[in-house]
Amino acid sequence: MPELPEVETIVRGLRQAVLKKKIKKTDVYFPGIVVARGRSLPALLRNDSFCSIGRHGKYLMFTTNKGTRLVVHLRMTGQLFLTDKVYRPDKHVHLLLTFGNGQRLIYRDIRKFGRWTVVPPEKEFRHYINAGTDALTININELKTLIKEHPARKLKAFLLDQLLLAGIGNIYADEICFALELDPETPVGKVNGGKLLDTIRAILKLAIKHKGTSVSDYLTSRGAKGNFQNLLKVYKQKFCPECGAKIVRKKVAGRSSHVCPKCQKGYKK
DNA sequence: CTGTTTACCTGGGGGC
DNA sequence: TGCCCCCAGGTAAACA
Repeated sequence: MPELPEVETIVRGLRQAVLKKKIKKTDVYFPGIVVARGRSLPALLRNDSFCSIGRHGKYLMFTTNKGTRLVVHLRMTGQLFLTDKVYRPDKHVHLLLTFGNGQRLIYRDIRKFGRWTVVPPEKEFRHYINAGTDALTININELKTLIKEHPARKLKAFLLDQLLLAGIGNIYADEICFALELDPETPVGKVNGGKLLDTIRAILKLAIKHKGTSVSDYLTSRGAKGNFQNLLKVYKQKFCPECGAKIVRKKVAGRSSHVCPKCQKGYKK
């Protein structure tokens, strides 16, 4: 499940490899993932090149030299990786860009939830992205304001709400709650804002350093697995690495959540 | 405001 | 081997 650290890892890899490279061909195998308001994505990209690749929350943002702009979201099972070898697309490959240097960018998505959306040039990217402030760039005043506006929200629901704070998904929400030593159902109004910000930053940065978490489908832009799954403390873990207690699974904010009943204050079934 | 449910999809795993 | 059912969890929309 690509969350902020996974998308950031992909963006960094793609920037190095495909910026300024001529796009020779775009093959769309499953048109359902492309939203282009009647325009043809292959025609828009043909002989153009990307001049910038960015990220906001879990969204990728591509801009070409001629001004075409794309917002890409990988949702649950989207993979975005490069290859310069002969590549035989399987049934889950929905889009393939071929660059002038022979490199290919492959979009593969088992569940077809992801989207490539062509957005108009009039407004800033943010206008077309349904998300609040990026979790890596939010400052303490902004975070404290959000907490003040939603004090009754459960900590985990707060972290997962993309309209408040963009980029955190189920894996990192559980890891952040564990690092804070708080049950995910703790009202966020009772959480220290400074501590919360430090913890969010520390976990996301550490995960980026380890190129993200591969628990199911996520791959880096080079098609490799990330490494942060080896450093997870509660998500899909059996025993607490701090105290050895059995990790409990419960539903919070509609998601399966992993909690150490001993280390996380306020734990309730 | 808060919360829950459903839909979108496919594959993997458990039970039998 | 195979069938049925549930589960995985990002987002939008419908609803209480």
